[in-house]
Amino acid sequence: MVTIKEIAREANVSPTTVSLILNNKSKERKISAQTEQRVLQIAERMGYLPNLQAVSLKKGGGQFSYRILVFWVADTRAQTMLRFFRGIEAAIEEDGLPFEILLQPYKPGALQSAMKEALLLSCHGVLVCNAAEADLEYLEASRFPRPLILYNRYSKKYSSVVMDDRSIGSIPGEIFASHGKKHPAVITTLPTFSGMSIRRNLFAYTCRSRGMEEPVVYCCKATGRSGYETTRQLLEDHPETDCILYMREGLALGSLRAFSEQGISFPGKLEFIAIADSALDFSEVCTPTLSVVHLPLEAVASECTRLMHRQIHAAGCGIASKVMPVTYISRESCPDMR
Amino acid sequence: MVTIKEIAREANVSPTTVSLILNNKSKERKISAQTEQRVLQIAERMGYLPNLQAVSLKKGGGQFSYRILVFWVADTRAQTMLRFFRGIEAAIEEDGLPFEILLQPYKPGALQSAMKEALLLSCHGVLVCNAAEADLEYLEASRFPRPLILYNRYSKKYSSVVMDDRSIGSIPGEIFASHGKKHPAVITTLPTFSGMSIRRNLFAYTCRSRGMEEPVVYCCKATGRSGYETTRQLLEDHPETDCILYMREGLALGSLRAFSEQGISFPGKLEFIAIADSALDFSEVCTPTLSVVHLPLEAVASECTRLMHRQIHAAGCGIASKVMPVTYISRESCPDMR
DNA sequence: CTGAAAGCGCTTACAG
DNA sequence: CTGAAAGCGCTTACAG
Repeated sequence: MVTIKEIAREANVSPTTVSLILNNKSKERKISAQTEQRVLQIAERMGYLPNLQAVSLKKGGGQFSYRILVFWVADTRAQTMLRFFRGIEAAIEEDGLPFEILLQPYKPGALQSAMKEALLLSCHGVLVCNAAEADLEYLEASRFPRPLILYNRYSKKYSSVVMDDRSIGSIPGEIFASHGKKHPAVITTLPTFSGMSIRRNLFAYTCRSRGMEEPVVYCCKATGRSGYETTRQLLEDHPETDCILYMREGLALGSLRAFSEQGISFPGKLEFIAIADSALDFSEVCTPTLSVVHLPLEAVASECTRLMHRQIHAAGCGIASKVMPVTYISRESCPDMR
Repeated sequence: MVTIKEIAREANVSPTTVSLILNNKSKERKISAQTEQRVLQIAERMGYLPNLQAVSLKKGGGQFSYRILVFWVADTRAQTMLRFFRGIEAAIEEDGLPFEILLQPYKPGALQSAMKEALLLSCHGVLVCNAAEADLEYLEASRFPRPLILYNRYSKKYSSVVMDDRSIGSIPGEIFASHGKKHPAVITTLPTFSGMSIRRNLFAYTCRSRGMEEPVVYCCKATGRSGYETTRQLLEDHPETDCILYMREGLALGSLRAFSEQGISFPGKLEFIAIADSALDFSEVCTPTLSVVHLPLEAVASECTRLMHRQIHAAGCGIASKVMPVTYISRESCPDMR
């Protein structure tokens, strides 16, 4: 990093002069236009960037708040993150927490390259979201200079808030079973973390133990179009299918075209349930409206925020994990039977 | 702000000792357990927070990259922001820019309270998104220590990248007119910035000048459900309506239930077009698929990022504004006529 | 028109 | 077991 001192040496002026010029104070301090030009050019040529830490330290103004850095993935899960942010903001507002939230996107599996020491040191606490298995391994093997909380991931080393993945999988299984269904199917994306596998396994386990067939599993991309195409394929390959679990809400919304094309209406022989992981509200107005396992994303985020507040104050307070319960909402795609 | 020095004085030890203890180095430096406890308690009681600038400055490690702070609003427009982030990341990747992107949410109209001096000084450049009118007034009246670029807002004072709002409004008008439509309607949310009004005005202007009636305007909330309910109301109040412009994609998606309830099918007498402002991809698979004015959100973001790169290097390079063109995509809700 | 010097709050090599 | 001192890179009051 080139500093103001080096520029000063190069330009044969004092650091004071360089600082003045770089801060647009040339005229009020009557620096000669000639000097100004020379310094500006040298600074540009040398690729000068102000050292933000030094600037802030000097200018001070003091800090007022806890700066929390949130690492998240900016892929299709961003939908999910929207509700997460709402939860954070709700907690900040309700508890009047002096928090400043900064988001740092990263690529799945590349958390390590995003968690630079200098970046971590520039915040009071770190919240890690959407960690892939590789990211978790990295975290377990590392030590960080700031408190770190995991969002929706299990860990022996860090505090975390998770959702009840087992219930997310078993609830739809129980419902389909109680409706006398026999031929279940699952439409999912590739699992991005172990919780998704847990959900799927518990759905399969519940189906089996309730006397249904082993679920047929179709894997697709995280787009509405793929949900549509995959559903078509499923209906063609397995016309006996009488209940479907969509592991992501977007897939279920995409599937609707497939049902209407096939003349399948609801209520009817076929039922389906989606895991409501998005910030969309179409589930309530699409045709049919979607029965969903509602994920408590906002509540999880609020809990993370409060946990963070405690950890920042008492570094050694040990790790704490919390499991948030999920709820089921019945709508047209899988109506309640009474 | 309480400093390490104050804690030291209070505890009757040196700042060195306090620093050591606070950084978990008590054992390796053999600080007595007693001293450690005392200092820890005092620190907690006094509410000590490390000064991040000072820590980073000392620990150094140097900076490697430009830190860009993006101010955005975390309301329903977050959908739109997702595509914006993709554009930023694309530009960073393509040009190999050494950028670090941090997001700072703010409330509409409250940009001022989010743009704290200390926060601004902790980045190299600022990108402001979703500014409301009040926010723009604040910006025009202020001076900032870092280069600032406006996303999709007009300004005499700052560089900006905008979309062609006039075309966004006129294109649907021209298309409906060329299809011989006479009774236009608009379904919109409350305008959050002047560009939305421009779009609506140009739609109305185009309708009028092409011999259609003045558009009926319905205002609703930014939810799918509200899009549905408002569309129902529109169809009931104005059964003569033969073309609709949805100012937001989510409203059009919500409306679909209203059409199917009324037995309205596509192609047919009624046509509609939506302004594609979201990161959703259901428009391609819903029934009917949506004809849209496609907003170049990613391209705008990429352009902002490149502009930022230039401004950081040459502070005095003057303001530059760029207008990005939009495209129209015809689908089932308003099929092409040939 | 320009510069020497102090100091922001912290960490750490060094000395005892 | 603990402390005095240097220094990270910058800004700014003060002096000339």
